[in-house]
Amino acid sequence: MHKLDESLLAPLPPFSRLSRTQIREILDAASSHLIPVGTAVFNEGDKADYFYLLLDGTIRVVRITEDGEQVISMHIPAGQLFGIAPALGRDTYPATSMAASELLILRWSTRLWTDFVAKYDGFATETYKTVGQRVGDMNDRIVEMATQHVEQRIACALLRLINQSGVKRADGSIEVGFPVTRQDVSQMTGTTLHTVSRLLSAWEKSGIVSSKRKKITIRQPHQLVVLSGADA
DNA sequence: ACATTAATTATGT
DNA sequence: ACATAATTAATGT
Repeated sequence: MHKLDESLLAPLPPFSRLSRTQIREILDAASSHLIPVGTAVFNEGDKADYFYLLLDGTIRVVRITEDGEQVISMHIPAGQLFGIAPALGRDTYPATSMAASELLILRWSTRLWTDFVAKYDGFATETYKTVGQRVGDMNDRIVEMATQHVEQRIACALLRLINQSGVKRADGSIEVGFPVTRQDVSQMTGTTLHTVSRLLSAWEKSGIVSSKRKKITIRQPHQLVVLSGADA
């Protein structure tokens, strides 16, 4: 196995209250894995034998509808736990987790979950905080889907992407930190890739965004906020 | 106001 | 050269 440094976990919320030796214990109980882009870490309905921490990369949480349509329900940025079915009282995963980029993950057996909650101060409260955050975001998205028009939904989706995993460039613009196709954006917003393509082209002409294949860069975040319907 | 269909072009290994 | 991604116009609900 590899030599992972304690400093990897120390700053992350679920572990921030723990001592060096406690973090060492946790690391020794973990196995680390490199997941190629496009690969599923686990699939919806699988027995939840493990829970995970994402050290690097971005997770795409995906569900499949009856007719085989993919729906992207959320993205998870580096530094967060995922696959935490035990925290939800489930023994199977509620959705599929795909690698939106190459991933570096840590993995523990779910048997250890109750130990973690019991032994490590702040672990439970911090993880339930992120779980709460996620359900809140998903509720916002449901409202958004029902009330907003596609242009605003796509604007919101792009804003969420750069808020989570935006990389600031030299000229002040912000680039999405992992590969995103128009298909992907359409699957986050419940539209088609054609509509996304047309809108991105239009926004490119007005200088709001700029995009290459699988790369989207926001040049004027404020204009996107305006388009997202952030008034009331 | 948006999806669907289809044809065409661009881009990355 | 091949597969995947993106654009664009036309037509449909």
